[in-house]
Amino acid sequence: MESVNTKANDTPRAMPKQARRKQLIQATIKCIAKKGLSSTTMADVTQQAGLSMGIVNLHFQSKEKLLIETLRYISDEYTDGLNKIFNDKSLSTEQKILAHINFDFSRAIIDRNKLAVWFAFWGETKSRPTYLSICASYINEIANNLTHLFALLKHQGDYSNVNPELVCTCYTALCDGLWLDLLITPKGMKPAQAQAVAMHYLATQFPEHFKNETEHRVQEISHGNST
Amino acid sequence: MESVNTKANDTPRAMPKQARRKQLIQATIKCIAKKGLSSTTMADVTQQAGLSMGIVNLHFQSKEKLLIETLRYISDEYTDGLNKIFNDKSLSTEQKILAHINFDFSRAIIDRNKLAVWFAFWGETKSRPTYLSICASYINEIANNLTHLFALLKHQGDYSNVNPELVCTCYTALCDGLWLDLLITPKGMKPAQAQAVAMHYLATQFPEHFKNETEHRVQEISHGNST
DNA sequence: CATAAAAATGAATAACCATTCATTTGGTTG
DNA sequence: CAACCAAATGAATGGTTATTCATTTTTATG
Repeated sequence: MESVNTKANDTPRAMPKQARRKQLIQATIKCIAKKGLSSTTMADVTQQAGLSMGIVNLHFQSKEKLLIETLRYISDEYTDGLNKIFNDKSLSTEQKILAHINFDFSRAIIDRNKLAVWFAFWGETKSRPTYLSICASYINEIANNLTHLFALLKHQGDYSNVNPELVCTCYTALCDGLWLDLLITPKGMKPAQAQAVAMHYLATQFPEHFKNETEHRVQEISHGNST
Repeated sequence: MESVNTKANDTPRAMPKQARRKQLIQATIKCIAKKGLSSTTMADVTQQAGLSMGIVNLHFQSKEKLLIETLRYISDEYTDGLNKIFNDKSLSTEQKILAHINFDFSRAIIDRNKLAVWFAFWGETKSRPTYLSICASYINEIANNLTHLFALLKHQGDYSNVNPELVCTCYTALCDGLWLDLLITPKGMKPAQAQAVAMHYLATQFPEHFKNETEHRVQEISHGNST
């Protein structure tokens, strides 16, 4: 989305190899979202990219490798974004957690095309060890960082009963489940609502830090909904 | 699993139509778990069922319809199980919620074969309106029932701040996210742990009812883990 | 037991699809 | 600008797969 476009006319012949690969991966994401992983063909991908049939094998050797690189691409995009937050020394622990919520439900991440791709690959992990190991490694990395943040926050308030690992597991699962809501009930659940729900949970664990933030968000939603 | 077997020798020729369909659907579930939705073929399914190639078209007209019926099958199995709990007049509100947790993470439901099938279909909802509408309807049905239970529980304790709809959304998303953990990190997360995490959230909302239950479960896990 | 109806079979078919590679195109270099 | 090289093309290939249907097998009926 940033530097490389999907259309053919934006592509000088001598585009760096890395950029052409990115272009093909982005076309793959669009195709998986549009047609589903199971009926995305090489012809679909190359046509979406505005290129010719042979191009994928030239750059990725095979369809299977293109798919693996596509999963790696969205995983990296996600973990890189989060690592920027985790490593930002100008942010307090509290601010990092807030930034996590904002990021996890930001346009770039929960774009429904990408959500469809996440779930498509998750659905295949049982039969594809490569997919599974890519997923397992980013999950572990993020869990470690989040657990650490929750452990830090625990000592900044009256939180002696908080179990950082448990909170991390719960919060992470909650965020994943909210992604599912965003994918499956797109009209019923909006990103801001999903954020409010995640915040609501954090407030149960760290009320001194997040209680006000939560009430504010939940109220906004109730007004919009009037249920 | 109950009345119909997958093997061929258990199948008298005049098996009722409904039973043969069930047999084929169960074979489909196994194949999707084993090979992934995208590379499950008609030959795989019929071979898994111990039957001949033409059988699926005879009973389902097409592969696509077999897949739709497979999704409907696991959806129905899930909602039927929950409705039995929701409609059981011998259970209190609290007991129904406990039964929900037990059911949601019971062997029959979070069998990894079936989890793989759920995620495979979720990954295709964006491109298949039929899948989406099947999912949307069972989601709504369950959400209504759960919200009702939480609303009832709200008046059985000092819970004036509890928002039943919010709790339902949060709890449902949490359970879905825990399913993902069970699918993707099968060695790291066990059903009992997932239940404990879900319980932990409920205890934040309804401490009078679930606090003890939670501490009990979380402790058990910590001992098993020693982290 | 004979006959009819129903269910199941699986070889044959036609459509589809990933991959290959001989050829073309475009950029670079001296 | 000529000669070269890397990148891209897309028609051809061969393997795969869903679907069909003529035939066989089994069950039901009188």
